[in-house]
Amino acid sequence: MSSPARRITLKDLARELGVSTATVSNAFNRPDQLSPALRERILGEAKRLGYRGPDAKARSLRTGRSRIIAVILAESLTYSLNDAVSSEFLSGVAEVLDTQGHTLLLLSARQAKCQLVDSASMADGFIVYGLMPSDELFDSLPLNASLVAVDFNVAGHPSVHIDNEPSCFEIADHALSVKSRKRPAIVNLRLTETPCNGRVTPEHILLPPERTITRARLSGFYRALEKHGLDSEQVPMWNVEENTFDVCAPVIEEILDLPDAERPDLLLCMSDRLALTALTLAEQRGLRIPDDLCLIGFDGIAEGQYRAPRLTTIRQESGDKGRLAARMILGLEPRHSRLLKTELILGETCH
DNA sequence: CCCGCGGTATTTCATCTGTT
DNA sequence: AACAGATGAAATACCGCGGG
Repeated sequence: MSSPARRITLKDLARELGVSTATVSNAFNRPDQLSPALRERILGEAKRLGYRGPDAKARSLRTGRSRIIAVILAESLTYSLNDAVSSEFLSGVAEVLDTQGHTLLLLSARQAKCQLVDSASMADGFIVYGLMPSDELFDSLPLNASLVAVDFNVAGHPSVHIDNEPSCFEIADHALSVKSRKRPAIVNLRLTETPCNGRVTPEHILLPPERTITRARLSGFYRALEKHGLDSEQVPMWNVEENTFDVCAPVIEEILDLPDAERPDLLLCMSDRLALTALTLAEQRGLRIPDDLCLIGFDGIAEGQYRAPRLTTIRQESGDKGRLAARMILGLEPRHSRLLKTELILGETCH
């Protein structure tokens, strides 16, 4: 009867070979620390005995590192993997981690706190994506952990941003310049203090700029409206809580189904998803784009550029964002805040 | 309270080479 | 013969935590 076979360890192998554990460790991790002949002997014996190499858990116990970088997402994992903007961002992060021998741990701030904190403890660094800073969360992360914030500021840590206000000014300015639009309207993304899918009324309190990036987008729109002699306070505004077709559609329908005289002739949308939803639903209603309704988006996702009419929008390079954040975490890039450029894309939905 | 899990980083030691 | 480096390998300390 054989006793239940315990997994063979580095120690067993060392004893078997009559060398020290350190030498076996070096055979696997630092070939320059021992002679090629001895290394061959060790690796050969390891293979023969079925030793697969140093155990990852024990290694990180000793080194204090795991080669795992965690991305903490504001949204659910499902949304983040499906949404064009955030999946492109994640892809950029993954690309850098891949080449640097690191792996990716995806966490959502929507998970139960204790679960999130447990998983977080194994990461070497954190990229916090689009997340409103909550002290409660940051206090629970490992002390002295390196952290890079994306789209938000986290006190004491570098961040990666895009120029939301100027780019929204630029595109709204363009939209208002090409042709006189009498009834502009704004479609917000998650900008009210209390969740709201629909018309934003004066009772609604808007989130302050430090709580959401869309507030900066709104400021850009407002500045352009004022420049064109419009009272921005009078411009009707709708709000959408989640950047998916299913959540956008009812709000957009509410706008498009207004009587002709009230229906906006220009929609300043804070995302391409919003603009594309409007495009789809407007076409279904026989509205001509851009003659009856002019649309602008934000993000520059592929879906908006590989269809006709092409969306007029602001392209942000989400992949670059991810690559930069990852490089900063790994120390391949100086750890100071960066502002990435965006680009105005002149499509066919606004001219 | 302290040991031991399975490893690694760092320091120390023992030999080997080459030079005067 | 005496000794300085160079080199390969071993000794040592330590990681956080659960169980005796």
